[in-house]
Amino acid sequence: MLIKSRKFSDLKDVFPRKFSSLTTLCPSSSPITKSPFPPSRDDVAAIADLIEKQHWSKLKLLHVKDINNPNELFHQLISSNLDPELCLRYYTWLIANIRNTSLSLELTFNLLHSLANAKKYSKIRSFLDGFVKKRSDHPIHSIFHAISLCDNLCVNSILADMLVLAYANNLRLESALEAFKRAGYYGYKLSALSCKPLMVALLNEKRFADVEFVYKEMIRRRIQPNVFTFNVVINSFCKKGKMEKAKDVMEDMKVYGTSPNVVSYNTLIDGYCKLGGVGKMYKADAVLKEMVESSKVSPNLTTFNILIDGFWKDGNYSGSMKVFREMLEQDVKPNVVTYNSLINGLCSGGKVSEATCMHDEMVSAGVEPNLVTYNSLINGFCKNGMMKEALDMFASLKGRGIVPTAKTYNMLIDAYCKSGKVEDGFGLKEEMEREGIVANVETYNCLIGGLCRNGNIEGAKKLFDQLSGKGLPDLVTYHILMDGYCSRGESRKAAMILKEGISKMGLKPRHLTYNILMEGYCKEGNLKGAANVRVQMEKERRLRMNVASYNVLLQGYSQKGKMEDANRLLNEMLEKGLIPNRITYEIVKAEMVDKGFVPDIQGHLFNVSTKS
DNA sequence: CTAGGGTTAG
Repeated sequence: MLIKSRKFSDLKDVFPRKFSSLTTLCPSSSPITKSPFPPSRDDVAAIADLIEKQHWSKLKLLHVKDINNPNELFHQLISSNLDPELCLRYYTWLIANIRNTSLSLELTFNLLHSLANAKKYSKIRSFLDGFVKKRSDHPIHSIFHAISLCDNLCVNSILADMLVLAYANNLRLESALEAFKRAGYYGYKLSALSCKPLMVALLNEKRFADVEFVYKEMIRRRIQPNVFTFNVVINSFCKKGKMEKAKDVMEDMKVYGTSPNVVSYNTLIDGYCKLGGVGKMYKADAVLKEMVESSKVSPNLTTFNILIDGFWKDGNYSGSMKVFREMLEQDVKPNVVTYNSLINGLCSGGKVSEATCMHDEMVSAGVEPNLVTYNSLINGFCKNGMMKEALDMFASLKGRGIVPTAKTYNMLIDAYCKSGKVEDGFGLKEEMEREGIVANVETYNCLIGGLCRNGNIEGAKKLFDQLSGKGLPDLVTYHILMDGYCSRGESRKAAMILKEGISKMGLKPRHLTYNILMEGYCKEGNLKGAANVRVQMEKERRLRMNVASYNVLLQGYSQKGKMEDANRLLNEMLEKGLIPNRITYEIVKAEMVDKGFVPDIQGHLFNVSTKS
């Protein structure tokens, strides 16, 4: 089918010269002469023949010597009922082999229209994929204009749909969204096939509002969503913590003739598990009940894994075990994720030996431990002062051919440093580098912290200076080093280092940064110094005093017996509406209440939470 | 389309 293109309406003006005879196409039989255009029907056929037989060298010669406007020739080829696949092959060859060839958007989409008419959809898909990868300089509106030059709405919709898909697959989200919008303006109907990858890509970038926009547009434009698209939208709302909206989508599904499946329910249950606050597991449980009883959807391995992880993270390990037993009863086989969650729960609860048992249990159940398993166990051992066990686990990980990561090493290095064995920490760092694993800023932070704790601030500073050369130190590095100086009574030095970091590294200090300094000055009894830090923090960085900052100053003033100042600070903090925490109360109680400076006002003033 | 882990400062 021929596609009308305005640009080529008057070909006579474009091709002033006459094309030569067929013989020019065959360099072996006669020498090539500069040939005029346009090509005759026979010439086009001859070129088509060359393309079909893949006589690329002859074509190349022709292009170099005779053809000075590939756009025009290409237009002729497309218009000559030549098989669109051959045109595509020629197009691809042309772009790759003839220097400075750029075929116009109009021609490009002319070709795609022919391909679409021939229903060569997979060819279009891969073409567009390459198109958005390489030729990224075309504005979307031009592309849509090129699409619109054909008046077959159905074909245009297919092209627009595949374009959106190509952008989404290549994570060019702005372009994908713009194409999605323009398709709407042009009245092209997209499909769930391209909307789903678009929403998935948006969700991966946490662009929840955009996911919602696409979803609403789909409904408005009457693009029929399927279970998968609905599930992505549900997931998006869940990840944003908007559980009510997620449930609304579950209802939408029913309106559109689909029902929630096990993935929909799992997503919703996981949403509740990851929600903060009390009673979330109760809600997760309620969804489970609804799923099983009302919707007759059976929980699967993922359902159980979500719940097991949810319960221990809610501080309810026995809840996890209950779910675990339940899944065994229902003959759902636990996998490595199941065991890793259980092991993690045990490790974080300090029950390291039980975690080891669970590891043995998983092995005897025929489930292979993976890096996650080992890292959890190693971390558990490290945090509980069981260095030997941690190293044993590390050895068996390597023995099984699992490649540790920098984080695996960092846990061990940190454990060494925290137990005063900084040298061993450095030894491990060398080992990791020998194995080709790059020591990262966290590695150095552990080591610098270890040196500071060992009183080797000079060594720490030296290592820090090496990092500065590489632009590696981050805010945490500064905190560690500053803390090191402060605890030696050298808060001024710490302040100097911070100042340098701000000006040379573009460091962005936070409350903690200044709190470290204020605490340092307070401990030196230099309340003026501490007050200056506060001024600096509020003026230069526009950070307002938070509860932690007040706690530092309260401690400093009250310990120096400056009770009036301490009292003033306390009132100031309360007037600002800041809610004192447990640490505040402990300071006030020990320094002010017990010494008779203020009455014990815990009852009505302090909202003392059990967490710090 | 849904599930798991790990490092530094606090």
